[in-house]
Amino acid sequence: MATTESKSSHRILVVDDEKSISDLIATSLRFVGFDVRTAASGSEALTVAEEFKPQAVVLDVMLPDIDGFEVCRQLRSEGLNIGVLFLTAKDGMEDKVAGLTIGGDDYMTKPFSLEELVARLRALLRRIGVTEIDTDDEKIRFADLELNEATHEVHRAGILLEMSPTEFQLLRYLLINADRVVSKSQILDHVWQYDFRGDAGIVETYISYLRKKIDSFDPPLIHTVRGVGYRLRLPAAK
Amino acid sequence: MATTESKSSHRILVVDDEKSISDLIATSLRFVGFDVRTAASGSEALTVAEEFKPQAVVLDVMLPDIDGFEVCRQLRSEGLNIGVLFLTAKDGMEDKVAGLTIGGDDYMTKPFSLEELVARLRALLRRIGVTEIDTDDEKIRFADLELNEATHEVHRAGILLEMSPTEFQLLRYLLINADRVVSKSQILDHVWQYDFRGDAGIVETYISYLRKKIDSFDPPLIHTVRGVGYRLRLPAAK
DNA sequence: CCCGATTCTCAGCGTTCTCTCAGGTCATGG
DNA sequence: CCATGACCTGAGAGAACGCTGAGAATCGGG
Repeated sequence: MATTESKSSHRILVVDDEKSISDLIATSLRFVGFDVRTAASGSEALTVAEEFKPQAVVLDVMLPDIDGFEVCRQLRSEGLNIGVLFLTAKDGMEDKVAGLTIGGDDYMTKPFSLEELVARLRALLRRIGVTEIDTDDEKIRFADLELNEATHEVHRAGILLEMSPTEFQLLRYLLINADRVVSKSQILDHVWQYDFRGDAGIVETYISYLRKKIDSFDPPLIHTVRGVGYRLRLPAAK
Repeated sequence: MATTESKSSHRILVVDDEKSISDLIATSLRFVGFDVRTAASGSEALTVAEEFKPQAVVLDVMLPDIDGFEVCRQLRSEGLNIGVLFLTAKDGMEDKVAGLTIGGDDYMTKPFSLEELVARLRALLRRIGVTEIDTDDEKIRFADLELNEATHEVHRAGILLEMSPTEFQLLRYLLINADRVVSKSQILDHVWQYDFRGDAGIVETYISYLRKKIDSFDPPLIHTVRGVGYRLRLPAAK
């Protein structure tokens, strides 16, 4: 059953010739409330788009028939106001894609983290003027901590803190789940790229980095729940 | 008899090629009120899923024919909104489930405690939006005792108590069975990993730990039923 | 091609937790 | 009231867990 009749969710078309990838993305997007269709080739994408009328397309550049850029061009020539999020392998094509991502478009290199994809897609929809209802602001706050999605800045107690991309994503994930315990594997699943095969120990390392940056203040917000995971919390919560 | 025609219980499909494991899990899940079917291979799982339409699948990664990931992919490609709880051997750090456990999915390494499995399965169903009737929040309460699954916190009389992972699970088990007597072997089966081969005396030790932490208050809630087991109860209830 | 930033691995170390054991206490039946 | 078995609990060894610094590998800009 492919229900998920849009209550007010956006229609996203995912185009990738590797079924495992498009399924992966589709599932993630459905989970966060989008109405999703998939296509495995450029021509199929155009056909599906015709009747599905997506507001945005997640589009692999490398496709068996028509390449991603061409698909994008044809979609645009129909006058549709569609946002495009390109996917590309990390093979040097990046520069080319960067030049072509005009307007509100964006691109990511494979592999990416699913969390990041969702975040970028939301930003993209916002930019092209499709307002999402549940996306209140672009800031996430907890105590005197503030994370700004749009500018990628983090403040604690009003002080601007420098964060690496991974640190930023980790902090975002903790903030989204503020007060709830998240396990190291959950973190790995959401913050790291989908093909990361390394040790969960890396999470500990990054928690350590984060603490050095944001928790040198008082009170500390990042708490370890031994044997379970981590948790953002105010001590006053008692 | 495999009755248990759903009054409102969820349909869970358990897939594991080791019959002793799938039976063990199935029995536990039935006991807590789920409607369960089992399958011993990937292809059987797909067949059964077709007509059983489970809301969630407990899925061993290692299967004789089609592997767990592929089974998951195929289930998903049918557009079903299914939650998947992967089971994986501890050594299988290579075939990390990370990345595939998107959306509301989760995974556990074998061996695990049945109690933990039930807890995770419930959380999973909640996340994918299947509402369970009796699951009000993520809190379990008894008298002035409160255990919060999400934050992993325990309060007694409003005071936050520190608990080790095992203590937490033991308390959860007692709370779930509040007012009922549970035997030491029941406790061992549910709180400890299913391959634990130690002395039942460990339960006494942990009950002792728990008493020191939560029963230094008045009135005591943990009562010994000599020769039988333990029971959580209010004194007034007599 | 070099350099700084970033990501990731690894090992040492301190801490906490698990589990065993043994000696003591308590309830119950005889 | 005593004997017996069940239960309680403190102590401690060893393992598991988590934190962190050091450094290798990689990325990306100039």
